[in-house]
Amino acid sequence: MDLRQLRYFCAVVREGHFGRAAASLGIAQPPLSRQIQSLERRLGVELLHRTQKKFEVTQAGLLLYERARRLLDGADQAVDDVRRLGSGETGRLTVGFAPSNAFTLLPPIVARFRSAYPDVELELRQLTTSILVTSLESGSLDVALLRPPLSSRSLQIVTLIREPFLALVPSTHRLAARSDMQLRQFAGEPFVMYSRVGLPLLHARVMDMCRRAHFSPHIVQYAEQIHTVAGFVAAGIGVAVAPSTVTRFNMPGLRVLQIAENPAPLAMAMAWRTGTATGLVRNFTRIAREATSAWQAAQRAESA
Amino acid sequence: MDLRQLRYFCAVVREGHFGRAAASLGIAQPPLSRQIQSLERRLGVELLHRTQKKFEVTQAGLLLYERARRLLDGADQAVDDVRRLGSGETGRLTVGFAPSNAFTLLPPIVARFRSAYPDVELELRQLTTSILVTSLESGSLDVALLRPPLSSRSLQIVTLIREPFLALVPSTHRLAARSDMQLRQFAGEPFVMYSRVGLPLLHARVMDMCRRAHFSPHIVQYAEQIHTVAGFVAAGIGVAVAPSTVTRFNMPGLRVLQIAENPAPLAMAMAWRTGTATGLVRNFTRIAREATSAWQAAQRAESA
DNA sequence: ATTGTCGATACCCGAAAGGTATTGAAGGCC
DNA sequence: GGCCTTCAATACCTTTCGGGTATCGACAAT
Repeated sequence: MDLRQLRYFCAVVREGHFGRAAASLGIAQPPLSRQIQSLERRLGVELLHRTQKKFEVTQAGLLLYERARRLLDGADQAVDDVRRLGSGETGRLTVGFAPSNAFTLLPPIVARFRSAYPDVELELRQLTTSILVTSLESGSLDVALLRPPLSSRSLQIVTLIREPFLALVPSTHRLAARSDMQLRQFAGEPFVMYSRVGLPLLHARVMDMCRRAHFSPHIVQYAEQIHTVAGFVAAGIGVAVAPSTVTRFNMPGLRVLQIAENPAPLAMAMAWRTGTATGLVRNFTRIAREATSAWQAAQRAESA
Repeated sequence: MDLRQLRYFCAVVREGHFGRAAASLGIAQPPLSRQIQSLERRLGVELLHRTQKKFEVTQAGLLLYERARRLLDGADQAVDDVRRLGSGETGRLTVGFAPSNAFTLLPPIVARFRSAYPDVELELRQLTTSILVTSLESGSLDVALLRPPLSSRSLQIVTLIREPFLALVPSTHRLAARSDMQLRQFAGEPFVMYSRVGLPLLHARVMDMCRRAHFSPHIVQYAEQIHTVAGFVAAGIGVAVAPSTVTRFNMPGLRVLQIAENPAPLAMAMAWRTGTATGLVRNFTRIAREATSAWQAAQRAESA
């Protein structure tokens, strides 16, 4: 069976006239006549009963017309659906994210993606970074938001955002009037530190910074969340180091200083399996980049 | 959309291997590769993700595979159904018949047709000859069993059976010992005649025969059915003229004689609209001819 | 390192689809 | 009733496209 011939035949039946049908198909009349004849020969059935100059559709022709229309519609529908699935306008996308994103980058990204691709089923899973990586590699996740560094040859990584680390002191602190400081000036100071289990990456990064500055922080308080750390500092319990997100909190009693050593910023990245050229992932990563830019712009506008 | 490409694509997915798929399709591998590429280009979607030497079917490819299989099955089914309808193996056939057939030719024809074409919906309508003709012409009947003559340019007529007319006399009649007679010997004889309203054609035919033999029959009795006429003659009520079917009755007291004038036999014919080349009608007329021959053979065997 | 396997590419050929010009037949118009 | 129009079919040509053979390039197994 050839769909072209079915399309031609349907046009002839619909128009009731070879000339008009040919015009509507954008071809000349003779080839149309020939295609219909060929179709009849192949089926071995008279579809149009030619009765001097005019023709009438036979019973078999009518049956074929019905079936052909359904087939053509089905084919169009199939093409459309496959195109949409291929281009990532539809389908199912499983996104993993580290807990640190749950209240920051994830919401704007998801919101933007949902409005851009309402027909995509988006499944979100909050997981730890190590599980995110293995899930990506095994294919149970399509894309993930996590903190670098991560070493996997099979994954593609794009950094979305880099937050410089800042020093936090109470406004009553001796450094409160300055705009920057050296990290080693925190040696011996009462230090508010991130929980090793709740925020392992921040804990490790800050501990590492202190080590590089040749001191071990005098920890007086642990906290489970970044804004809790900021709160403790504002309350005068001690000093701390935090990613620049803290400037959003605008807490009274809190002073924020640049760190002269300029430690490597805290990055947030997006990862997916290399070779996953599926439109869904392509679209998601694009949207994520857009949403991140927009979110950063909004942040800047807010703090200004 | 091109069904050929869908068929090729399904083969590749099914076999999981271009070479084997090509073999199963009866083509070489290179054109198959090209057709798949062309399909992907047309859809703008990666259906098979080529990963060094091997490939895996993408989500879009899987969706297309499902849809394509349904489309191909649908197309095959449509072709089959149209072929069957066109060849008259299926469909609906409306057959009209004159009352005189109801108990003679019609049953064997219908029985034979039903067993040969069990999927054809057969609609039977008993009508008068004039209504049969107009119904055929208007298209509300596909084919009819009726008595000639009938004059219609648009109808095709085939005579199925010709029954010679015979003379009937009681076994006590002066002619009973003879094997033939001249119709005018019935002049003045008490005559059993067919009802003008119940059997108009037989009435007309016999009256005409008498007129041609230059006498007007002395009618003493009318009858509504052929076998009633035979019964009346057997009972000694009078003489009669009847089609040769009467020999089937084998009535005691009834003698059957050839008519020397050899009047035109009583024919039964089959008619359909010229140009109705539909397989249904073709098949029905063929079956009708076959059934008639078989029926006649059976008749001869019975009377012998 | 070598060979075999698999899909892709290059190039050629024949079939088939589309176009133009024309025919033949039927229907409409005066 | 003759003439013109209309419509599908036919004849013939051109171009496109599907299929075939030979070969490549890359990976895998030995």
